[in-house]
Amino acid sequence: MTIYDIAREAKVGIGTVSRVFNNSPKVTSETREKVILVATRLNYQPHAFAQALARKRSNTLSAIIPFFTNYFFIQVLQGVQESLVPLGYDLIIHGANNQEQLEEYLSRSMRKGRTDGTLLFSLELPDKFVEEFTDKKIPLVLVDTFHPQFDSILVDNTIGTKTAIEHLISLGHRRIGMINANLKSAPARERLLSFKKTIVEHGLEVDDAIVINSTSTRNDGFSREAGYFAMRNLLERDIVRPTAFFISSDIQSIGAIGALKEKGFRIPDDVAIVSFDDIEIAKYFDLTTMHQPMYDMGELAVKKLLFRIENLSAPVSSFKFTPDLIIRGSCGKNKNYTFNDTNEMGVHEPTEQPR
Amino acid sequence: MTIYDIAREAKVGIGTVSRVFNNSPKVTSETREKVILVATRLNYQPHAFAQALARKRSNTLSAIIPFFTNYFFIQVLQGVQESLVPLGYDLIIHGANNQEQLEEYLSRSMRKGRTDGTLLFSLELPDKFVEEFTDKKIPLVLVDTFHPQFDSILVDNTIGTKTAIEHLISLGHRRIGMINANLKSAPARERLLSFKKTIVEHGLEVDDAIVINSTSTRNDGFSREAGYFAMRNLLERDIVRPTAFFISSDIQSIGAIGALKEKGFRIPDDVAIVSFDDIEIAKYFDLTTMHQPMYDMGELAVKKLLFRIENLSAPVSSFKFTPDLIIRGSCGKNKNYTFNDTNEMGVHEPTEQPR
DNA sequence: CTGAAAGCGCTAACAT
DNA sequence: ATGTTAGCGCTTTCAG
Repeated sequence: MTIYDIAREAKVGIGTVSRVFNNSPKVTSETREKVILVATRLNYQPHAFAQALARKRSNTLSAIIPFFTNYFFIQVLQGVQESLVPLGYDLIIHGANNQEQLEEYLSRSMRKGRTDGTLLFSLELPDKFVEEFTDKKIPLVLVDTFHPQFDSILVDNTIGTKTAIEHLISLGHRRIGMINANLKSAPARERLLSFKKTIVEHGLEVDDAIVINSTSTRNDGFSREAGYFAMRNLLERDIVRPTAFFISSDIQSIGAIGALKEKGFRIPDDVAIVSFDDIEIAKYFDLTTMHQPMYDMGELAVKKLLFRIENLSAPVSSFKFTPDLIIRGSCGKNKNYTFNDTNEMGVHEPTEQPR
Repeated sequence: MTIYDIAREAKVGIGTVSRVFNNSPKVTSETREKVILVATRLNYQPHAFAQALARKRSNTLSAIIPFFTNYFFIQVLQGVQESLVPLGYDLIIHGANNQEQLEEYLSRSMRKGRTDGTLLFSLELPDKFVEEFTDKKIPLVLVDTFHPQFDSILVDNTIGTKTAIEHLISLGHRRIGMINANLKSAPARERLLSFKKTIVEHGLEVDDAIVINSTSTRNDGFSREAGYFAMRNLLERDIVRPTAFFISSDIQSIGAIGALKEKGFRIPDDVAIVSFDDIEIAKYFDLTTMHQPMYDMGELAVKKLLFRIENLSAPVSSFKFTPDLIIRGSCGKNKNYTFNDTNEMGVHEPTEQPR
């Protein structure tokens, strides 16, 4: 089934068939009807790649994420995918488990014609690619990572951290520890800086004995294990235990809570915890945390990327989302949280996502 | 940059250039070198769609999943994606939130040339598509869903359920309840049947007052909310409380545990729970559950699909994985599970996935 | 408004 | 072994 077949059947030229399918106005509604009729009868479907080749446009976007099984990315991707569908775009997803794979995927994305643009998540764009992407003017938008020469979407870690710490302080905590991810991650650095700054601003003291930066390279320390070991390590130190912790991600909190429970500590009674992300399972653990609007980030990423595709030379722009404090039970507030809470219910399934 | 450019520069014909890039043996290593040299100098990349058009092969597969934010699918997809990459294939992912979207995606997948084959997850293939897919011989493999005319990959719900129940019985439980998903889902039906059968086989009695099938349509009742409400409903009944529950998915267990805790019950002391899936967060909740080998399912799905692509007329085949019982703390065994347990550690990150 | 024809970049069959 | 040519299926001039 090609346009030739349907052209022959409808007794028109292939150009006309093409015009009909491209909604060209210069076609009599009469011939249009005729063509449509034949096309549906023959169950015609345009060949995607032939179209792409002729149009020089693939209607396909690609997304490169660090880890497949990371809720943060999945939730952002949901926003991406759902806003892409109505536009007729398809999404290719690449999970880059290491630097080598990242480069492989980046190369594929640059491969002419493969995709119209790409989304890079939380990964630093290797130097050798920045030149290539800019030179070839390949549309690229960065999500949760930054480079001055490309569009990006970020979360304000400074404000987010400040809000989290001030929540703890407002609850009466004076000795606050931090469990951080690996400092080679930019968000980890920003969160640490803001943590210290906020503590000092409130006349409290930063005690480095209760601040732990992960040395794990796996997922840059944003992992359950990293959280577990950091907390266990800290609890074994011969120091005055903090009454509260700021932990740089929900997933680390879950590990840290494991370590706390092992030692017999109760949350929030013995120690309060506030973390960052608000991934879906945060509510199952009743975690007070800084919410990142992942779905919205995905939507905006798509918007930016599509804009870039249309406007190759527009000035680069960057947008920062401000995270919101979500109060659940891990800081001793709102202890009577239940699964009934309609605010909490259903936030995690597509049909009821905040849009 | 096209083969013409590099052909001109290298002073050869375009055919030769093409041959070099397709590793044709009929080319002198001399000319090959020359071509490669020019190509790398000009930073040439073959145009994916032109290739696809000429080869009649896209090197792209698509996967249709019911919900984006469902760990089961994500984990299977990880297996899919990782086994695809080395083969040079790309993966397009479609999240179908409803019947309409499902049909839209199926149509896209059938669109000639778009993909070489598709993977359909846990969704019933609508009748009108079975004919089309078979007629047009479009490669399709079903994962966690079944149709006699297509290849499929399944999990043995009957054996899985039997194993789970017998574990409970071996622990001394005699009054066992079940919280099930919506019976319009095939796995839910199979699990219910096997539950009753196993109970009876062991000389126990099936009490319908402690068996609840979800009426939720959202995700067919495989959701936290469905689990929560089912359990709450059951606990409010004026009956003898079961000492143990078989719950048809981990995600429902998490909801059910919420309901149990609200009523002041402790797990596993007051009630034991065994469920199904072993999604990543099951271990965070210390859930004893039937493990589905999701990563392996993804790998096998790819293998089957690629085979089908090469052998359009091979007989249809179906493979059933047998789930394994993973004993954690929710049945009162192995209570001293810690985050240290190396068996448990790292199972959830790509680099250390069981292969 | 419509048909014919020239690509889009590549592969593969056909010559040489 | 290598160059040439005819498609792959569609879009888009260019005539008419």
